[in-house]
Amino acid sequence: MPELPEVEIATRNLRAWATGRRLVSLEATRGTAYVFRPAGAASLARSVVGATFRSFERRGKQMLVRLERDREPVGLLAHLGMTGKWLRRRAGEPAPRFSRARLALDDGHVLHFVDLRLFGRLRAIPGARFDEVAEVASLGADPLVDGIDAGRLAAAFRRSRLPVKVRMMDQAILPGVGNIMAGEACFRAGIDPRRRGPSLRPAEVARLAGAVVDAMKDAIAREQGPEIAYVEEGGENPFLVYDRAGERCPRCRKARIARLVQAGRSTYRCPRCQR
DNA sequence: ACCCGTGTTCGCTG
DNA sequence: TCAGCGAACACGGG
Repeated sequence: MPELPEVEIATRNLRAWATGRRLVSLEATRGTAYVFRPAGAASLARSVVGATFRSFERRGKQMLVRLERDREPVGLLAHLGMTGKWLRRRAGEPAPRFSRARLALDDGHVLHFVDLRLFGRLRAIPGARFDEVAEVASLGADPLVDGIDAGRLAAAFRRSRLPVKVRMMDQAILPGVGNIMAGEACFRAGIDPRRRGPSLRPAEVARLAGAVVDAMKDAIAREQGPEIAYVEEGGENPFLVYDRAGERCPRCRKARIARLVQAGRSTYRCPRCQR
């Protein structure tokens, strides 16, 4: 699931499902301790059970949940990892496959934190002081909430010789950008993902910044709609180049999309359109 | 059987 | 000191 668009949708869903609701109980599935690192599921439950959900905010791929118990704020920091998602079920319904935590609400619903690969995280933040948490404090400006400052992005590219596509996934530079969005943005901007950061001209950086926002907005709009998420049952691949090795480029319709590996991750590019 | 994977972190190296 | 790299984390799907 999770890059910025999926986390944005998850945040909107939870906002609609749980704002103003009281958390009745939190149960973890046996053997999933590290989802609740470092303090464990019991500690998380002690911190948040009985509290009322007040707000849900996304920053990059992090979800910041604010609750309140006895007038005291308490935070919940949630990250979906590679395969995480939030699903809502009625109490008593069978848990979805790979449900790792169940958060029962006072309206008869249960929120399931579902995560096949177990790279996701749920963690209590005392006093909801998120800015004291390194994973949050280190994030750059959010591309959707704050917009992308092309000048700052250009400065960041100048600072390292990493390939642009790899550099874009640095959460301190473009929080929320992951492997798919980075590759899609390079394609949309017509930029070869192997280019070194310092080689980009200001106009190219500006194009890339716009492409990141466009790719994310398109992905969010799609997931708002009726379509099933990619990798879910029978979902059509909604991306322009991601996972399309060997197919014709959707832009030039001539060259075929090539797959390459950068920093251990797959990148897809059109050899003709991306220079 | 074997390879792959929408993310992050840690240890090693030059 | 630090940027960059590869492995590790864990597990199912193709």
